[in-house]
Amino acid sequence: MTKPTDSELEILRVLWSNGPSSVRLVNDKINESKETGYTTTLKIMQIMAQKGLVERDETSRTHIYRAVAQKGQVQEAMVDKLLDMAFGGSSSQLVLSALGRGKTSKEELDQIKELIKKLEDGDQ
Amino acid sequence: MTKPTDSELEILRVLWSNGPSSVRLVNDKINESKETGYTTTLKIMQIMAQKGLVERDETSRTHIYRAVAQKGQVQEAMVDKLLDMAFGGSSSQLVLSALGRGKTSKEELDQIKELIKKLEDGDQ
DNA sequence: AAAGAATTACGAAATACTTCGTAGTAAAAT
DNA sequence: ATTTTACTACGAAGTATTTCGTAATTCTTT
Repeated sequence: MTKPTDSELEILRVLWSNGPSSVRLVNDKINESKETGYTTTLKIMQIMAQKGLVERDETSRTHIYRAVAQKGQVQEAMVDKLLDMAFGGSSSQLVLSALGRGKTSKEELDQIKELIKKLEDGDQ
Repeated sequence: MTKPTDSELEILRVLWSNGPSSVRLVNDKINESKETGYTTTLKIMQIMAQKGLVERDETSRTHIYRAVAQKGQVQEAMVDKLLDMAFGGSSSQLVLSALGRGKTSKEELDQIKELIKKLEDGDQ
């Protein structure tokens, strides 16, 4: 599975949150935050289909695209790359940087503490 | 400060860990993991100097480059981008993904727990 | 001093990604 | 039935990045 480019990721985000969608819908969503021509979005989605990042249902004239690349996998690949490229592979350094700016709520911190507890229990 | 490209980041990594260096040294370091022509590295470092990512001392014939972009800042920018692009801005989701594959040592987990404690104390 | 090696500068090709215009066709509206 | 609108396909230009070859210069070795 090829790694998505930035534009491709933007499209995947829409497909992940909205489910299988037409180019029109994806383009509209993207245009909420950024002006992009319809054919630009179309073209990128066609390329994504070639790469296998998405699949499309061509039954009706308006093709419906769905994400093949799954959110968790793509996230994991991106975290791996970031770890490798900027944190010397140390996940704790990355975590410290992600937490180290006070934008994390109490609830989120609790979640993280719970995961750490699980990891510690599982390890022994 | 422009965001470094992948190749530029590779060079910055060498400068961060080795301190101010010649093109030759940077290229040698990079070639430990990946074959790259000397003039390729040179060219990119020249571009980086134009962009202000590095500065160079031209006193002697062999120019010495030093990183202007600081490690922490670049890391933070990259984490921000990743958060935005792939985790809907939720740092806890990113943290969970980074920790959720068991490659984190007990010591690292302890470090993270400590930071969480500090954050919790600071927040009330 | 001459030859060889190392270095910088720079242009240009190669690659990857993004953007858009145009043409063709199908569907919908009048 | 005709016009208008919506959609796909596709080529090509635009932009960013990477890679490399060549020329000019300086330093080092012989």
